[in-house]
Amino acid sequence: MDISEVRSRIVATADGLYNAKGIQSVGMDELRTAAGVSLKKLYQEFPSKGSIVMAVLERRHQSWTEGLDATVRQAADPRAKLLAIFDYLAGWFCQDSFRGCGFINSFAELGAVSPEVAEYARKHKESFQEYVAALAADAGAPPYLAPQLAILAEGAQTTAAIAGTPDAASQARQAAEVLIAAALGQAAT
Amino acid sequence: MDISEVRSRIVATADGLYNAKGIQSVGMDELRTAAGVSLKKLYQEFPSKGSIVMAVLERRHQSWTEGLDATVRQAADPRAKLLAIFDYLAGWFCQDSFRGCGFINSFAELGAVSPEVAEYARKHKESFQEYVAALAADAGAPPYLAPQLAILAEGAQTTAAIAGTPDAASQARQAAEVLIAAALGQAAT
DNA sequence: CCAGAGAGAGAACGATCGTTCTCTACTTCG
DNA sequence: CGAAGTAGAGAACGATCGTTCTCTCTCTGG
Repeated sequence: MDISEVRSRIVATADGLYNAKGIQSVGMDELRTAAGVSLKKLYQEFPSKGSIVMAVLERRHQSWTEGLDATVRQAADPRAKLLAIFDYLAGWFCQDSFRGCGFINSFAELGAVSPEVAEYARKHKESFQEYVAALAADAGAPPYLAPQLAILAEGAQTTAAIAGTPDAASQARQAAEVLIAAALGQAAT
Repeated sequence: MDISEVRSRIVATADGLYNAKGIQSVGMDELRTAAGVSLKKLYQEFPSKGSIVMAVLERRHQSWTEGLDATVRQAADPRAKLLAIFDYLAGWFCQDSFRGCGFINSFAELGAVSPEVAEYARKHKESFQEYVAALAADAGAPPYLAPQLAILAEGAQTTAAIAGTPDAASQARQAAEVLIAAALGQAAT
């Protein structure tokens, strides 16, 4: 068995459990059982629970970035790429496992007590802002559009999570269409 | 000392502590000390920590509803009332104690493990949606506008909390202006 | 003045959690 | 075959948390 195979299985299992029940509600023993790993090997791979949490955040960041970009790349023109963000959200919201943005949840749970988690959440959201900004720039939009679309995406995530319905994705998408049209129209003027 | 005076002091103290450090990070002993109440009296007023959490959520809902409505009422016309939502957010984001929406945070922390908290968060957000819908209806806007503005408000809250800056309030306000203008323009057509 | 009820302070208790230690069994190499 | 190192399973440990209990002091009513 590969040395990093057990490591990634631990992180994947922790990701699922933390997402489903919250980080603080999942003990090391539950994680150990679910991952099928001995407690000794668990602490051999990770020095503490906090390091597992950080590894889970890294995994989530990578998963989000890759999944989003895969959907965006399928869109033809720059305007469609901006809207594809909300198509990606729509697909995510419909999954049974969806329980809101993992970074917002981690920040809410541990941000006040763990500077590492707060900082990672901040950087994740910052990277999303930059990603949207690059797409908006490709579309020839003025710089104020990207933060507006990012706020729509964030709001859709929390609304869908708490309401328990995926409606927010299409609502945010329609709002994005209006904002994009207005920004591009004004830029053309 | 009034019987409900100690009760409201406990809830107010718990609100501040839970907001600053997260619910699970604040023990009953810390709350007892901060509120200046004996442990016996604490459990005399509330049967459990969970009931204190629910009382804090009620307090937050009332505070949010009253504060928002006070700002909205000062606005002259229906369109200004819709935009006043984001002025209220701007004032909130600038407070040192701001750490994101307390309902989103509670939901992230306990929603998966406490159906009561999840349900209360859902109802709070639902009531906000209805509040915005009433304002939008007064402005003569089509029904799709209110969810769009609500999503903007939610997104501004999480963005401001995680980024640590109040910029999202004005960005969301400008987006709201565009969405309102588009919705009212289309309704007039 | 005294008996008794009530309140405050904190010790105590059971449960849980993160982390470490111990014991056993298996594998592997000479 | 035998010895040694390793891995697994779970007991153990210290800390913390929610909750309850106990002890002491005070205040009140007669």
